[in-house]
Amino acid sequence: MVITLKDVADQAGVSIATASLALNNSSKVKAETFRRVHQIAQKLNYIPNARAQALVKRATKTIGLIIPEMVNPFFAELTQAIKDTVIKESYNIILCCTDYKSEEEVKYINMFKSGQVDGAIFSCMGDLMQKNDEMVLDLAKNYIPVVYVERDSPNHQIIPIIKSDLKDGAYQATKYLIELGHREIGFVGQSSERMEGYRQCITQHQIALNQQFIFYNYITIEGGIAVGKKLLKLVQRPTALVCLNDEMAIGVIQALTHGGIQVPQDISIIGTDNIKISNFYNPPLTTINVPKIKMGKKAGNILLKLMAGQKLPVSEHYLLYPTELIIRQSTALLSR
Amino acid sequence: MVITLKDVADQAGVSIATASLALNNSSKVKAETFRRVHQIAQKLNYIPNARAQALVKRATKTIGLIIPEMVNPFFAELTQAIKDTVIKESYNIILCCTDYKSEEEVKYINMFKSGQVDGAIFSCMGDLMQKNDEMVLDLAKNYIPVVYVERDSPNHQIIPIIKSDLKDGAYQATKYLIELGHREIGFVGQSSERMEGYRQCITQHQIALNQQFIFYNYITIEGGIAVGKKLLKLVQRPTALVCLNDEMAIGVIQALTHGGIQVPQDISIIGTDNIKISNFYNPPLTTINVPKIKMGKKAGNILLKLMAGQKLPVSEHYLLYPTELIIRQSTALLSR
DNA sequence: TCATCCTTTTAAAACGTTTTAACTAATGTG
DNA sequence: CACATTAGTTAAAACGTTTTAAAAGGATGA
Repeated sequence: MVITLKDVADQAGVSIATASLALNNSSKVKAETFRRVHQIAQKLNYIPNARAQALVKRATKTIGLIIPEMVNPFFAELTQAIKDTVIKESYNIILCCTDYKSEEEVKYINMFKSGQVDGAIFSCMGDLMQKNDEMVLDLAKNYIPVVYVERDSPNHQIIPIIKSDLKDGAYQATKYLIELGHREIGFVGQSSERMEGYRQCITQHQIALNQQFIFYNYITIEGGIAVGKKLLKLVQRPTALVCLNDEMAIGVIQALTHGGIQVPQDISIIGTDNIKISNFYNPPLTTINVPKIKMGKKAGNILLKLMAGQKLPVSEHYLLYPTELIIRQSTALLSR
Repeated sequence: MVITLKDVADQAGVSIATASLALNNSSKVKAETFRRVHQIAQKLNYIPNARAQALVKRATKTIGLIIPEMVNPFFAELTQAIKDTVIKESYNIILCCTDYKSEEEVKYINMFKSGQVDGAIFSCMGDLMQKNDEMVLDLAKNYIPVVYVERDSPNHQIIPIIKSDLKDGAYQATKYLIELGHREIGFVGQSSERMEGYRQCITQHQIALNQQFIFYNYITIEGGIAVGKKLLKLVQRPTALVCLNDEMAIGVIQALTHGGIQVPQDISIIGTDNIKISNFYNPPLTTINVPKIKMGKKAGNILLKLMAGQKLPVSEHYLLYPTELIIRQSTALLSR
């Protein structure tokens, strides 16, 4: 039913070797033969078997992309950018969502080792997750090229890393809130690099770190809502919040608004990531932009290079992308 | 460097046939041999080569998923549901985003024909796109099982189809607006099944179809904003709108709010899809729920069945999932 | 006419598995 | 003891390509 190279060769009256050579545009075959083989292949609608090609070429023309979940605009946008880049070299993407579970990641690493993909991009996993760094390092050393995006690598020589300056982002956000007159500034998220930027900023501005104003939760809308509800019960509330991501910010705003507290009139809120919806939310979210598209493209391009067997210039082993404060309407001057 | 079956066989002192048999848990090998082979395999950290397995087994344990884009919560949620289903049988997903371009889809169809995937799920493509139905039919007839989701199939026997009742959804939405007292009801989107539900409902309720109140645009937030801006300029505005999806609804609301028109006080708006954010938007969106998760799971399960060589019961050739009106706060009684 | 050198073609090996059929050794049976 | 049966192992084929090395054919020149 499915046409194979043998069929083409038979009909063209040549050996499969010649047929293969012709179809791969070898200069060795006679013009006349070349023409005939191509014509027959076209007529029969011959499509080379990718599985056989993969075996002999030791490459599948696919890459693996590890992200925690798809239903998160940050990863969706990153994925899109990576896909747009690698498709130029005809690479396809195998989607590997871990649901924030280390064990899932391990399964995917083993799948990668089996030779299903020619390279892999690992994105961040949430800060509370157990890291599989040694396993990934083994993967990168002995199997396929690997690139990290927004995730720390134990060895930049082997696993290049593309990061955004989240610490500085949180610093900028906090600084802006301080400039707006806020002193009671909280942080919403998980323990992370971002929190460190927040911490540095307030201490530098002689504001004491108040553990009461630090709220841990899932980095989702639901997590934000949970934090918002907790805030409603508080006697003394912070006047401003820096959130780990835009989803949490939206959740917090939703819960607060529902409880009769206005944003930004009563409380200023800053998100992180600048996901698409944040610009169209009510109120439009002040947030920290992370150059997802740029980073995704860079990660894709670096992986393409590595898969092509090229060495990476030292300057590209660790790339830190600047983040940027985007001022919209979820923040306002402190009114007292 | 990479351990192969031959290495395991050599070290265990058996032939590769025996090694293979043992590792595939054949009952034919002696218990002692079985143990020895497994032990060596473990010690050497042997992982079977997926490319070789794919060739001989004529299967790659991957499926293709065709969607227009990732950066659209509807498809992200659908993707997640499909992935969660097929992963149970150890299938991975190759992500195929067409960017609403027919030519891209054609490329992916050819990739599928090359044997890179064992099955495929095709989702909708936007109503304005040229359809490749004949090509997909050929794919399904001669190559691999195919399932359609939210997309019309020319032959349900060969390509089963999972759909939601979008026409009824739009009907319900329009009916609800009429019940709220609205008579000047507009439709925002592309020409589609949904518009047909809207049309039927208003004519059934003796309301004349006003072409002025039908707004075509891209099915994105930006498309919605464009429509919103157009609405602002109108002398006589509709008092309610049914939107093709939630993104458009959000765009419309954003533009109108910006222009000083309140939702739902001045105008009622209903979306479609019930994407996650719609519940957390300000105002929370009244919308038509489409059971994405259920549909994705069903599509995954049907494809698994087909790939396992099972026949599909006739009752599952065409599945229409009911849609449901979710009343939130973007709609209100007509105030006159 | 024969050696030499291209050009073109092809047989065969390789990729790393699974699977079939054949083989060997051991066991059971009349 | 001869024969059939069973258990366990393995050689070899198969999957469908690409690639290498060898072969074949043709032209050139001495």
